[in-house]
Amino acid sequence: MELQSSLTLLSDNQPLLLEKRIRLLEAIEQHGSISKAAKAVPMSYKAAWEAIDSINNLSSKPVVERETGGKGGGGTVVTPYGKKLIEMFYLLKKQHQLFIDKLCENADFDSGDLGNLKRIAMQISARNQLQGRVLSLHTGEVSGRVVLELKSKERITANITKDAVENLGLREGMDAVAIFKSSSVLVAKEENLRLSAQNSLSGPIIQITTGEVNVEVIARIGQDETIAAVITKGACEELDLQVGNRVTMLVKSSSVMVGV
Amino acid sequence: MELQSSLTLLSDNQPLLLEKRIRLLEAIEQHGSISKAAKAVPMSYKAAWEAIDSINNLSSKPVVERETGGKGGGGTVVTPYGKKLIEMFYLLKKQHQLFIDKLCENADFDSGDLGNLKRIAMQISARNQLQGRVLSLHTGEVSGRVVLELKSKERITANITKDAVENLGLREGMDAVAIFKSSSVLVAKEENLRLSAQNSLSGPIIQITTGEVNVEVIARIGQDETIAAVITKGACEELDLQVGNRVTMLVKSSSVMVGV
DNA sequence: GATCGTTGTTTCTTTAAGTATATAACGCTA
DNA sequence: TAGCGTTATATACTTAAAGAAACAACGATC
Repeated sequence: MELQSSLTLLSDNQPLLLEKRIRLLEAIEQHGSISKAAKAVPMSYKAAWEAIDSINNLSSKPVVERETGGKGGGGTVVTPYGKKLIEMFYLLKKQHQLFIDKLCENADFDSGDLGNLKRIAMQISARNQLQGRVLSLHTGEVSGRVVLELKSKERITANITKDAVENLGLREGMDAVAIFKSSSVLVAKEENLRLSAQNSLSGPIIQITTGEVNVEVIARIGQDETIAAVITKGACEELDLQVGNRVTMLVKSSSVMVGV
Repeated sequence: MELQSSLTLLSDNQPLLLEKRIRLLEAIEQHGSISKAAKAVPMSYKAAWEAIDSINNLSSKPVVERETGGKGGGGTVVTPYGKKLIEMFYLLKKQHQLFIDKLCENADFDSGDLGNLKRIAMQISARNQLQGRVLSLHTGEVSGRVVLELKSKERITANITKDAVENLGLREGMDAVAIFKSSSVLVAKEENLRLSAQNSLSGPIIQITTGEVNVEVIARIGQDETIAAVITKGACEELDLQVGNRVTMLVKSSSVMVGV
């Protein structure tokens, strides 16, 4: 039993973009004309022309520019907006497929329920969501310990319950996300301090936002990952934190959740 | 700009269940025969019969039972398995629609990126995910305070960053989920103790799982909601917790995340 | 045994969608 | 001005799917 689902982008309740049209647009991008693209896909010129016409009519901004006559008889090119749209569609499609896979995993068609599935389609408030790979996995009777390796090779340990490990279907080597609230992050200026069983990630401060009582400090870890911490104004002043300072972000492993 | 997506359940790479077939099955459930159902949907008898035949052939267990001849000329009934399948499909469809809505909300087609969307299709390890409604909402320069009212009328306060409030698009009255780790829940036996700014939820213990060092305590809050707490074995013994005991679960509002 | 309303099957018709083809218009090039 | 390859448009053809209608088989019921 599997689930299948196609994604269609509508404008004005009319289909604007779908799998086949994306392929056509890409062929146009590649060949520079509708007629050649139609042969490449393959589809009839009429179908291709109608698709393109429909796309351009429905879209607020032109997706392709068509020229009749001229050098080489004319031609058709995809506008920058069109290229963006194609890219966008792929992103959406990827997210969608991810969701469908998850949905299918969780659905047990024989028993007839969605099992442990609570909600898949949910965004959570936690600022810190770091993508990684499960490096090691230990479970006791109640607790479990998961170590993730981030793209930046940094490691993050999460203490979660054994039930959670099972529900998420965690396995060594699989992709997962480390999640924790910015309020459970401590900021230290000493780089080489070591505390028991804590996750410590170092990097330069790239932004400081000051509020009435709290201050949000954002530091870059590795290439393009950031960690946000919310600390009290007093603590921030005491440490004399400035943008550019190198700091260490500390997170208790019991504050870290895991997402898949 | 909107997104549209249909959901199809496949078996053996053949379409087994889709929107139209579900409607047909429901009409059969209601009218007791293929011919009447076909009229009700509406579709031709042939199409209806072929759909039903295909469904029954593809499914491992029979979805409908057909009888030719007999009282009233025969008839067709949906099996209990078939009914389960229909129910299942609705659940999947609901989750799917929820996802599509979220995807659409986050996609900005003019700017051409997925904005703040990190990952929508994610399950998280947190055991405690309580559905509620946003009762009140206050944001400062950095921090924000969200009060959720659960179905059981209990209230849960979450301290999250202002950015998170904005990213999630939180508004008073909208549905949201309070999320917190079971390890950030404290268990108390006194019902009427009051601690500063803490969330306290009371109910009877329905399950205790003992491990090497930790104990998982699950209490029922309201009708069908539960809260899981992981505490040390020592603490559990000291409180002499037993299944059936009425306890209060305490959660710091800074440990609570919000999901939408 | 006749009746009834259904399932199961066949055949023909209709319809929609796509394909193929032909051709005008176009604007640069030589 | 003729040639080129394209867009743009119309027309005819092909094919696949859906629908309509007709009818045999069936088995309880009267």
